[in-house]
Amino acid sequence: MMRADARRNRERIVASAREVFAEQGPGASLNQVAQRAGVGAGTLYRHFPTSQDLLVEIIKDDVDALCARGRELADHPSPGEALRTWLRAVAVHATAMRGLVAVEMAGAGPALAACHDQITATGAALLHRARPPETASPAGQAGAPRVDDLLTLANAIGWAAEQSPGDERLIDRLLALVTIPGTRKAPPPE
Amino acid sequence: MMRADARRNRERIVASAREVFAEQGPGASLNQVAQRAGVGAGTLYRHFPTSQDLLVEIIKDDVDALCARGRELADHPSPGEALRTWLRAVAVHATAMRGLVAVEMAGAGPALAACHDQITATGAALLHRARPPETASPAGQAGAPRVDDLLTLANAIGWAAEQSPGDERLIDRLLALVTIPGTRKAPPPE
DNA sequence: CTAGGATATGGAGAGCTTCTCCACTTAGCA
DNA sequence: TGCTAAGTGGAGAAGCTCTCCATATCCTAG
Repeated sequence: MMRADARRNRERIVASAREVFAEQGPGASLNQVAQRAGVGAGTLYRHFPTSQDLLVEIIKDDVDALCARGRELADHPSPGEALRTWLRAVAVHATAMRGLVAVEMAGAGPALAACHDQITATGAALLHRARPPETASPAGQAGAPRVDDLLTLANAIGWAAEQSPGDERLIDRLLALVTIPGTRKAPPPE
Repeated sequence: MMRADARRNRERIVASAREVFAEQGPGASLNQVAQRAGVGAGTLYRHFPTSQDLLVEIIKDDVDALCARGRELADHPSPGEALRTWLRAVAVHATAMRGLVAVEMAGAGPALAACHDQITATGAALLHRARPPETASPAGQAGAPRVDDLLTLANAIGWAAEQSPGDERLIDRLLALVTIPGTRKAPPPE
């Protein structure tokens, strides 16, 4: 069991980290996070030995939200559109999290494995509905894409959007270039 | 005119930078670059005030190579395939350059503008051949994509590949998901 | 061939950063 | 109310980026 004050500090750190990253982007210093949280550097590192651990904590809620959104979309009348909408949400999330996606994607740490699995499962469900695996492929039709590839692409697009802030429609334009074999093509943005 | 010794040092720095970045990735310290080049930190910063300037120097050759490849492909019997092949080359280049693409893409510095223009022009030529702008769009057919978007997507894919070293075919799989309106779909990788 | 001025150098140092360590404080049980 | 295990904070080591300028080096004009 964690001591009450320790838990309090942990939460303060996460809150500060969220703020600082949002303000200053991924390059923000952990020093500052600690300072804003009103704790010493040692305390920060005690709670989050790797900066990745801190990132995971921050991302977790978003991942949950993303998966919830995925569940909602499971009832959408057009499965193809549902999948596409969800991928867009993934890309947007990636953009909002700024540089953090890099870590998220690499899946480097075991801490992230859970997040990764959760998202993959959600994506798999949507893809399955949009394009049942048993669909007989018409000649020349590409096979079903891997869920991971779709997610990777969505993240990559989010990353790109992050690099060009100010171009609001970039995500939509890039996503429009993506075709998910077996589903209808995306409508041109607007 | 630059003094002979200055030129020599400049070249040593670029050579070292190439090595160090290749070995240690984009996070490598400029200190190390200077040290390996056998020059002081001051000399490094004198030649390359911004670390971006150094990056540009490193990337320049690759950009030239990429454009040369583009010119070769201009004669390719299948314009669509030519464009696709070239985009792949762009993505591979992005991967090889590791984190450097981020900078390259953002186009943040004026120094990079030249590179950016050069690549864009090459891409535009290939796209133009693959999909003449005056083509009457069949109903529901999306309009021609922006060259920038294609390049951005190629870079994003390169970035993704960079995050998952070891997955050799990732670039091909992701690229296969990209459809360039007006050209034939990519063949499934292998 | 040399002297002088313009040019280029390197490394000390300022001010960051990340991360470690441990003497000290404090929560919470008995 | 103690006592003790758990938790803390900030000094400090090591490394980074970037600046500054006394010093060394080039190269040209005489």
